[in-house]
Amino acid sequence: MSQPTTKDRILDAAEVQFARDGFHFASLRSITKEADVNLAAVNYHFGSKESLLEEVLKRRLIPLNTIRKERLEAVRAQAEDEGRAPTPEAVLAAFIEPTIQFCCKEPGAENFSTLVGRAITEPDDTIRNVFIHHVMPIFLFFFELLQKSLPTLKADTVFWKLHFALGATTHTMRIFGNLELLPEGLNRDVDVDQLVDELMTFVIAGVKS
Amino acid sequence: MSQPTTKDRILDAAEVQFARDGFHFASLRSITKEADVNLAAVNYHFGSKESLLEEVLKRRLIPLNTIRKERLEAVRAQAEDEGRAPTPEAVLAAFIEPTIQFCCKEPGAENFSTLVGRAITEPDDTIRNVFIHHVMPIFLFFFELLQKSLPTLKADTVFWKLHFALGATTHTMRIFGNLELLPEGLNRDVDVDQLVDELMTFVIAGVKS
DNA sequence: ATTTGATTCAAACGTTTGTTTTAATCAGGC
DNA sequence: GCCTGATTAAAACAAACGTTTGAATCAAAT
Repeated sequence: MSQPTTKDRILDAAEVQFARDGFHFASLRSITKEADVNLAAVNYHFGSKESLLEEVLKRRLIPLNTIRKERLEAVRAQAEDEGRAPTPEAVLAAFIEPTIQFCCKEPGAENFSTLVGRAITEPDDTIRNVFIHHVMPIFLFFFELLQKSLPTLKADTVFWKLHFALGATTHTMRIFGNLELLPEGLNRDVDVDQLVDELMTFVIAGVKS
Repeated sequence: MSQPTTKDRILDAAEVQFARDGFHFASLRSITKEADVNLAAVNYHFGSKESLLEEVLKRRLIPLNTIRKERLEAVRAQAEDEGRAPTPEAVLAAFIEPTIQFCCKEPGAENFSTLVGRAITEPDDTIRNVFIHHVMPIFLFFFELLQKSLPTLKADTVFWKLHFALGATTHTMRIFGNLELLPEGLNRDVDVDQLVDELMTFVIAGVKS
């Protein structure tokens, strides 16, 4: 097979270093050195450092959102076919399961969870705007379905429960990507599927509480 | 009353700008201008920009940890007096309630939640080390008590449940500090005490699940 | 073989940053 | 009034950054 293109080599190196060092610490000099391309290649192919980050995020976000949307849509369709509201279990699973599995299992996407976990709190407008632009539509779809699955609750209550669940999810992804923080005596070989199960049990109980 | 000292004016301005713009975007020139002190005052009083951040974090973290430690210790002592294990409700409340209330109610601490929420994911070693150094002991105490309150569960399970709860908590603090992200039609005047109640109900149900 | 357009390269540019320096200023004790 | 140590002030420093430039190189089509 042929050598990856310059663009792809830059994207790969940038993803690793943005995740490891943060957007502002990861210099173009360091990224292009690791990618073994010329410094000017970033501005030639992407225009700017910020556009590069945008492409790094989009390369993972778009496929992930496709999966999440398909699963949410399937939950909506099946409930409609059976003439009932979707269950909170199905709605939560449709969003959370692919989120964690994508980040932990997709080859090369290990760093993506770190990147996403950080993008939410990022003060930089460019980063947050990319994130909001790509995540907000799927978030609203998620919110809408969860409201239907919990018809007795006020929208505000559902909103906060949803964020409690999202917070647990994203925080778990960050810890999973930083297992050196584990106290002694704990199992370092964490099984992703089992972790997802435990997380799902937790948030389902919380949402129904 | 007298004008705050140079050191305090720097700390106040730095806290605001570190939270608003992030550690690397907030320049010493901007901070010292807002504090109305000379640029060199930071290096004179604190030694470096990183040491300044350390002092900004410590100024809030130390009182907060004192409160959390007192409440956890009270839970431990009462359970021991009554010859029983502490309840998960009491343990979770002892940690989470002061955390949120401190950030939302302490005058001048509004920005602290943003700062803390970001410090967890910060790639910069200095920032993370300050945070880990000050938070790890109280975290381990929290972990130890929660294990006692859930004697039938494995340590690994308790650890992850604890992090699910912490993730929900810190994420809530971030959203609370960024209410402009709320979808339309939702109540923007969020009552902190009620939010803490809903969060506590959520994580207690999750931890017991 | 030549031309053409896209890509790569080395070098430099202009800006901003945290930090350091050196002198000026201030407050308190003798 | 003078001395002393602490603080403030203005200016300069050195390093790092993202970006731009213009020439060199390459691949494909004519």
